[in-house]
Amino acid sequence: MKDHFLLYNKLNEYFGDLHWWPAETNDEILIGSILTQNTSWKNVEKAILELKKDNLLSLPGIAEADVDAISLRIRSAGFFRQKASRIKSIATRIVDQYGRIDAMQSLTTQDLVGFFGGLKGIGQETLDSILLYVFNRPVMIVDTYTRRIISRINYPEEAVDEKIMENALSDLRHSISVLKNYHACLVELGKRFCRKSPDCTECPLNSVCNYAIVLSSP
DNA sequence: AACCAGGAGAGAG
DNA sequence: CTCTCTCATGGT
Repeated sequence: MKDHFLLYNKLNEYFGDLHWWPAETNDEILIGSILTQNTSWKNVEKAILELKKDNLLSLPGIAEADVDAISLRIRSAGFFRQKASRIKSIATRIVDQYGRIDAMQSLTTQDLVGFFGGLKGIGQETLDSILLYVFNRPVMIVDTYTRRIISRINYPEEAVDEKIMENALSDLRHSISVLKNYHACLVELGKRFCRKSPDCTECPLNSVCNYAIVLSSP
């Protein structure tokens, strides 16, 4: 099966490399992964700029900061009280146990899952984002767009999270860079073409998407 | 003024 | 254990 490989090629041909998750440090990616939950990225960017002003874009900085100081800076990202306390407790544990996040790069993926998976504020998708974008582990991130798109393509039997992950990993040969951009492309495609009143004629997947086929037939 | 955003967690079955 | 229901806010 090479379904995801073919799908990725179509997307990559259309979008190119989206250079997702632009960040200067891994601390920033980790913090961003919490901020972006249920929030558009442009509002996350504002929050990140605010954090930068107070030197709060580092885990040690966050760990020492007051929760209110953090929440004050991340208001634009919504759910700021909840996110501020979660970011702080996560940062505190990392700093206390490892000093800095890059000291965790030598851990096995399984150990990383054990550590981050147990923290409040880190569910399946955020965990996978951290594994892929911070620790460069081969992971297929399955989000709402991914489910929606895959289920509309010609292999609906695959539209179960675990199968999508498995098949994508094998089709894409566990390539980190491809997995990163594949997820980015799926989100972009989802935002542009799989919402209300979609214009499927412009969609790069219109030839393989059942939804587009149904819409275009009289 | 609904509706969405690059979900998580608790509760039900 | 999986499926469902609820929650938490700013921006458009």
